[in-house]
Amino acid sequence: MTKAEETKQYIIQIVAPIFNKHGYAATSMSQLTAATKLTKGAIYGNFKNKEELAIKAFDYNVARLISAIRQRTNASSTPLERLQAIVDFYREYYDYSKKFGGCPVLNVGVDANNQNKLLLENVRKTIKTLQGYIEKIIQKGVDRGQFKSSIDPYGWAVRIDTMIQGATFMTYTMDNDQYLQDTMDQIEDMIKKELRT
Amino acid sequence: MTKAEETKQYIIQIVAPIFNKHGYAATSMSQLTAATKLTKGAIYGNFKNKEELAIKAFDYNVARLISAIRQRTNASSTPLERLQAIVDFYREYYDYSKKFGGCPVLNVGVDANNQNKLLLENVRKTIKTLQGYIEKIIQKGVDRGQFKSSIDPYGWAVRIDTMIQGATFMTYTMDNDQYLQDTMDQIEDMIKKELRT
DNA sequence: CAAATAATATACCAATCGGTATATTTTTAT
DNA sequence: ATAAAAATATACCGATTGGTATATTATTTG
Repeated sequence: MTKAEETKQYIIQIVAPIFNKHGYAATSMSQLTAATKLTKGAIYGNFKNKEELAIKAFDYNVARLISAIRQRTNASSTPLERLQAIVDFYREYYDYSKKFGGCPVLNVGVDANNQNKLLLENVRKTIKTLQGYIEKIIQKGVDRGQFKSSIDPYGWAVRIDTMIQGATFMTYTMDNDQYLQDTMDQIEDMIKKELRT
Repeated sequence: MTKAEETKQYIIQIVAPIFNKHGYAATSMSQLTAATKLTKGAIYGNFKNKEELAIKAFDYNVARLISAIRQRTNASSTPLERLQAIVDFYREYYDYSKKFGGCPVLNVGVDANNQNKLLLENVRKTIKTLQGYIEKIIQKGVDRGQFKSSIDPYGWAVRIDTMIQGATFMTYTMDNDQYLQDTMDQIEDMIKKELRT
């Protein structure tokens, strides 16, 4: 990794939680120079403008999130255990995501709507990736006879993801982890009563 | 209503969807003077600063929302019908809330977090009001024997509200009404299978 | 070690930001 | 109708915005 590449990575890692916490418009270059202890010359030498930096920061946050989920699920072998691993992950999501400056999907999803097309497009891709990942796990569960063959894997993935987003929003807005815990209880109950064979 | 009161109301009504759409920091006074066709003198003569204006705008959006919900539920007589009226309302919520510039609870909840304490406090109050309203309907259903006496009205209200927020977020972010429709299907199913006696 | 090159810092730009003092206009009350 | 009062417009404030041209400093290459 060249020097400039190192600086780029350094900037992104510092800047990512700031953009995530405050949103695109409410984050100023001066905040970023203060946090990175670099000058505008250094930052603009590595990124063409604020927008590119915000997108790289979002992608960085998402990469960490998806990698964490993959790591957890890959530690389990059966589809049921993998789905449970996702539920377990989101039980810890409030503490975990606070380090990023919040949930990037939720924050940037709301912030970028009507504001920044490119960022919004990246959020949509991320949601599709996450839903697709859950769907595959459920599909495998159906294939292996662990989940009912009558259920719709896509619909279930959408439902679970939608509930997670709602719980994340409520937990952050009310500063109360109970919303996430209750929703995970509810999802576990759905899996037990409606999904498992 | 005095002249100044009229102007105040006029400003709020014009400004409310703009704040809701773009968020507090990303909304500038110049946008507001352009939209209202008034000068800064007029606006600052009626509101002490941008923050007060944003709060009044949020309260205006919320008042409309709650009034619409109350109107729908009050048109029904039994708790089950009232709960169904709320579900029906959120089936139309994408089209309905677009006129406001989006869902004020979701938008301001995310936007104000880490940004504006007063706005965030108002969002929290609103969420408590909405959940309390749903809880009361469910409690009445239990009292009248229309809903199972074993269920927890508070927990049910939280669950329904959390699912609604998640569906609203997904529908707006993905620009796809199906998320709201699917979640309303799911809530109706829960009511039918777990809530009703 | 020196020259070429790449990366960062400095100093600046016009534009816009939220906000205000004051002049002007409009409304209200007599 | 007129004077007092209230509301709005104008013109400005210093500070900050995102961004850039250029000077300076590090780094890489011969």
